[in-house]
Amino acid sequence: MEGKEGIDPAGTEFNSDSSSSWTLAGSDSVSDTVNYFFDKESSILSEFGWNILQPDHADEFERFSELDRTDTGPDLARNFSGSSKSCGEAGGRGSCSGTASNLGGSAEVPTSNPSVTSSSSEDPPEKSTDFGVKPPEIEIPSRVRKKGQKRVRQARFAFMTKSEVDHLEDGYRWRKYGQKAVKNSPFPRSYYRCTNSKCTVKKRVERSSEDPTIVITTYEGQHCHQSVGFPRGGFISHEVAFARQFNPPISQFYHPQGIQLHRGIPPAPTTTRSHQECVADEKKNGH
DNA sequence: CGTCTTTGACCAGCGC
DNA sequence: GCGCTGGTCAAAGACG
Repeated sequence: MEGKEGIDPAGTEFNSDSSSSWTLAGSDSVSDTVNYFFDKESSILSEFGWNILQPDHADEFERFSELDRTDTGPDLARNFSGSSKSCGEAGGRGSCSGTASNLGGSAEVPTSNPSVTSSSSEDPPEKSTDFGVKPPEIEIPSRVRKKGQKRVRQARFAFMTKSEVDHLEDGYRWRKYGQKAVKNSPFPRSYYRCTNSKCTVKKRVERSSEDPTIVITTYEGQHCHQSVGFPRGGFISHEVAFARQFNPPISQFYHPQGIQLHRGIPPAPTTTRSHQECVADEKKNGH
């Protein structure tokens, strides 16, 4: 880790030059659009992913990458890419070479990732030509979603936490909307959605099949509202503190080109709903 | 009564 | 096309 830092929403430095030693732990077995990084010091497993982009939107991605290069990200990305040797150790989730290269800070379009290519190279029957133009919108329910429209996956990150409790308090209110048995795991995976109707953030909670004492919490999306606080003593674990760095009420954006943090309005197309919109609603509703 | 959990059904994506 | 798997929906029930 070299001395590159980002800024957390509270304005304090998130210094990657700290004792944290991140290693690439694998990638998402389903989409391969997500990479996992494990910080031995904090026991935090971070999962960084990106939305599946349509090929004809590569120029948009380039634009974002250009923005990113002006920020603090690329150097941070290099730090991550240097650890790719550990790929597959924790879970062996598959093709890490391609995804690791994506983390190398280059402006390479993510379609270089084989699986991403496969899922995005097909010409969608109704290609979303509004990408980058139409305001982000609430995710279309699968039953309403027109055929050919793909699910938009938002940036995600995950924590591995040693805990007897499955659902860890993180300052937000969640509504459970599903539970599924997971292949190769005796433990089910629970699906939660933020109870704020304007907020599209979701999280998955599951226990590690390898170490049942470890709870893996995966967040997807960004909250656009304040948390409800910590009524029970106000304790905030370092996992939660970390979560807030990456998933704060205030707009912030990053993508796998380099785990970059952005202040201000995020590049809208990669979110299902703009923060401006969401925050505006919050104000209207008096929150 | 409002909120939340449970759970079976349904759908999309993917590999064969 | 079919089967598998992950993700989501929505009705029903539990709970405070």
